[in-house]
Amino acid sequence: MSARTASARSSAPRVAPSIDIVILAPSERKLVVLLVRGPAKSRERWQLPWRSLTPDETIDGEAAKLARKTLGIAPALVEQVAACGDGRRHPSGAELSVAFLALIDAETGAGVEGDASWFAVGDLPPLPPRQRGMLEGVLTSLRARLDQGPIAFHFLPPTFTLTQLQEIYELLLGRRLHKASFRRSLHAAWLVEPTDEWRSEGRGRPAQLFRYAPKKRREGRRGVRFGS
Amino acid sequence: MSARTASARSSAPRVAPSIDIVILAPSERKLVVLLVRGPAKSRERWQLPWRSLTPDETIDGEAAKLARKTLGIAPALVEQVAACGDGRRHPSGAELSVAFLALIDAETGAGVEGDASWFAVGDLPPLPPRQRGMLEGVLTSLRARLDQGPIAFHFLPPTFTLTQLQEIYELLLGRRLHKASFRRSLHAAWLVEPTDEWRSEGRGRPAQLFRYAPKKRREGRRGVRFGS
DNA sequence: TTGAATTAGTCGCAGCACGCGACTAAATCA
DNA sequence: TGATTTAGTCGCGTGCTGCGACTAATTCAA
Repeated sequence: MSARTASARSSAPRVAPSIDIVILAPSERKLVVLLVRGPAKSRERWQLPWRSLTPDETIDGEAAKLARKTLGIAPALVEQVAACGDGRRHPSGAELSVAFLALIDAETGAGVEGDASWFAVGDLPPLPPRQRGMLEGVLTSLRARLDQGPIAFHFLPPTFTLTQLQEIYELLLGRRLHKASFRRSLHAAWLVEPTDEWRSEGRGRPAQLFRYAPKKRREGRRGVRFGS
Repeated sequence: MSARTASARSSAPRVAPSIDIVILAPSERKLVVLLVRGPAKSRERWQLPWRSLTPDETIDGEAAKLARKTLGIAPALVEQVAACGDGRRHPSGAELSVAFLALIDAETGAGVEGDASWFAVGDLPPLPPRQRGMLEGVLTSLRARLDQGPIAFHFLPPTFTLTQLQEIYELLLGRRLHKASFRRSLHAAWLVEPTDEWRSEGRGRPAQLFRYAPKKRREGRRGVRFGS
């Protein structure tokens, strides 16, 4: 179908597959992704963090290393999502790239320094074409699996208010949720338990803090679901 | 973490990533997967069909070719599911493998010849460790996405009875469904339309034939869902 | 000190989705 | 012609969901 466009070579020596990582955090009611500056010669100014796969490392190991190097700290979750080898251009020149997802909470994200910056996913600079596709694939997969596992908690610190948790779900689902319905679903899923701490933030009644504590009830435990 | 076990080499020349394909079909109320005979020297007698990625081909292109070569015909659906580079052994020696899913209907599956045989997914021969993991990943992903897209229809010929369709869902979900509830959900999803043909199969009242015809109703169209 | 504003958290109704048993319909077989 | 088998529908009870309206606890300003 579509031949490689950049640096087209026909039977050139193979380039090692790349590991690309989509690091997401919540920030001011937006979902933001961490991008790094590309080298001066590269066509796009910003790129997803990536590195080439070295022979004697597992891809999960590589991804974890890359995440820690970029962020300075290890994220709560690093997860392999998809492979992409569709001929679109990648900065490494690799035929094949593997996309990873990493999630961190807002405070941790605020501490990132150096060559990296956060961008709202709705307002991104131009990216290398394959990375653009990988980013979109990762976001789609994230939304689809929201109700399967406790993904949302990785965006939050160990204790949090239910309003914070609801805002994460709204961020990822892209729509507002009704407070009472959200809490009812959450209760049915047995995913959180209250602490005896309360947080007073500005005006209004203080909110109780909760922690992630999945109760392993009988077999078919429910996720947090909402009618389509 | 875990070093490669088979043919351990430290900084040896890179081996091209492999493309592995999980070809599934329904057969006699079981889900079956197509395996091919490995070469005589290989440790396991049976393997998932695979080939090494060649530099100037997209991975989707490679997978489609591999599927057609193995089956003799092009399957209705070939889809990239996951990448796997966790250090477990793979027949190719590759550090990295990409798993694909292909679905075909029962009749088409019955026509497969040559080195390949069908095995029920619940009763598999030993497979190379990484392939074993990839197969399980693909099945998990398939079940998780059953209610997201019209996956089930790829297991059926162009026209089918609703009982056939229900059997596919039961196969994939691993449980019986109530006939009336299934049809109600199906109706709500606007995925099929009746033809004016009827099929008489042995005893009993003939069944009307349907075809897959998704009506694009307003935005949030529902999938075929069942309570957890 | 008191009342408006703000945020947290709960209650309960109306409607709909789901599980399920019971029914009708149309064919084959003895 | 009636038993059996498979297809397809109906309607009831239960429980999940959306949602408005309520109470609760705090800050702020007059």
